[in-house]
Amino acid sequence: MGKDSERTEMNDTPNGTAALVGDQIRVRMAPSPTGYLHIGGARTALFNWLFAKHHSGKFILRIDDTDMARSTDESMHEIYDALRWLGINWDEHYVQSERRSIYDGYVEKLLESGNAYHCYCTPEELEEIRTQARLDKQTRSYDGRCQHLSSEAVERFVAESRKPTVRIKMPDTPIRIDDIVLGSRVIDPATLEDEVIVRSNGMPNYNLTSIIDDAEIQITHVIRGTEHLNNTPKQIAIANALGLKVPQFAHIPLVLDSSGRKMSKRHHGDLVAVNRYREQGYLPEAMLNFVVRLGWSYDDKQEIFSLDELIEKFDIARIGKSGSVFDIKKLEWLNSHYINQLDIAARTDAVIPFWQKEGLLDDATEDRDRLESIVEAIGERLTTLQDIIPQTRYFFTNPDGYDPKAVKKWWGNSEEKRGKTSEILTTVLQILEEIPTFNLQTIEAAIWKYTDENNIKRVAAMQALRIALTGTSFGPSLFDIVVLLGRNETLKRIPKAIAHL
RNA sequence: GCCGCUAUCGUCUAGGGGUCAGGACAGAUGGUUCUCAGCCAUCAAACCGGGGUUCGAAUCCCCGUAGCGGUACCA
Repeated sequence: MGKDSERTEMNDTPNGTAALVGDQIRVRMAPSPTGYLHIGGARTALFNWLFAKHHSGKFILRIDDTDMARSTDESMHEIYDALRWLGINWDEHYVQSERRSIYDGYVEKLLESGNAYHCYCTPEELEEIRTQARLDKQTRSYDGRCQHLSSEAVERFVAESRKPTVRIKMPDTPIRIDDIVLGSRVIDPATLEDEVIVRSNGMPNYNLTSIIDDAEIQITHVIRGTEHLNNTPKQIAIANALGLKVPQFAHIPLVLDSSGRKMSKRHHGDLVAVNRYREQGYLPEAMLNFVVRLGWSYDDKQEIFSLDELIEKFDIARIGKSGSVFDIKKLEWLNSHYINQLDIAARTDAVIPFWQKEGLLDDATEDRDRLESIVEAIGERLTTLQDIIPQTRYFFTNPDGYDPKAVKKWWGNSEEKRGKTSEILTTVLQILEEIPTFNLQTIEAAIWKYTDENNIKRVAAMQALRIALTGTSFGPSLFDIVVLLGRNETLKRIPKAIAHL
């Protein structure tokens, strides 16, 4: 995707000049750049992308940045970055703030045809109208009062230098929505109010720009979260008033937290940020596989899907209607699966940045073979790449302490037991000092000869030694550790542990 | 308040007029190993409630209930 996205970032994709497309499927993802890409956004992007890929259509990225106050460039680039990391590439790219004149033209049309009108109500007045409507148990709050303003009233407002908004006049006939996921329904126009489509500062609003662009860019299917369900009739009304073609809609259920609420930046912070998972050492394959199964399934057996399989098997009709809870345990399972899928070389590559970030590895000076051996020794013990740190720290630095729980259990908490442990470690030290060839086989043979002949439980000796060497009670085969540490380092660490006893 | 959406194990889901309601994650137990992880085996765990329709309802219909979403000059 490299080249394409370079162009994209430089913004030289011609805006508003989409080529003619016939009946090719065209979908879009339209994030507003007000923060990082979040889990739900990633899933929306993926569903759109898969739908496009499955049908050999186009996936379009559109930045909905009409809220100038909240949109930032930084956020826009974070979204590009996260999408790229996931491997979701786009065929076309648009930025709404650069398309202002297009929207202005349509607003002009709406005003001329009488389908929209100026509203001079102040935010305070609107607030009042709202509370009153609520008190009266009304379905709508704004009553369309500015539609019939006398010219004197308008003059007065202008004299007060009130800047009007533009409102769309809602139709009085029912609006039908045929939703691919939710089915068909008819919306009673009495529930629709005349929405603001242009702010008093002249900037058009989401409901206007979104549906205009969908038509302009020739989007065939709008796949988005159900939080937009209530916007759909409004957008259809705008499109109808403008004579624009309406895309097909598919509203996908929300991603929920463990208590069943919508996952949002506001309430969950960076727990929903795709980047956070990247930084913690989740693989894009795992994220994709995880997120696609939230609300979608292929059959009753398959959980693991490669991207190619997903493209082949994705079927929008199989998206469920109810929200799905984000379960980190499932993500972790998938992530460890994909990590284990990596061969040792690739896994080592993946893990090196984490060692470096932790300061355990300076640069590439470290012996590559040793790094790979370490990774190999760790085996299937990584849930995230980040786990490489607690799992391997002792290979790079002296243990800076001994895990108290482990010490209590395996070194013992009585004078007598500690003495015994000390004895064992001293003997092991001696064995390792004197062993002629220092390798896995010789060490294993020598230590087991010692434990078995002296009636010492293997586990007791091994765990005592493990703690001495690593500070912890878990990890790979101890003989692997000893060999990887090397004779010198091993012989240095054992006396330290004995002294600590 | 109003408008709307949804409802199968704790979670993701399969199924969808007659099934022992299936799988996966998580959980529990046992086995294996120097520990942990893993692996193997086993276990536990669900059709929101009430009415219809029907020989038969988790499945179709209605009514509740609950949860969620929206209710901005945000998207």
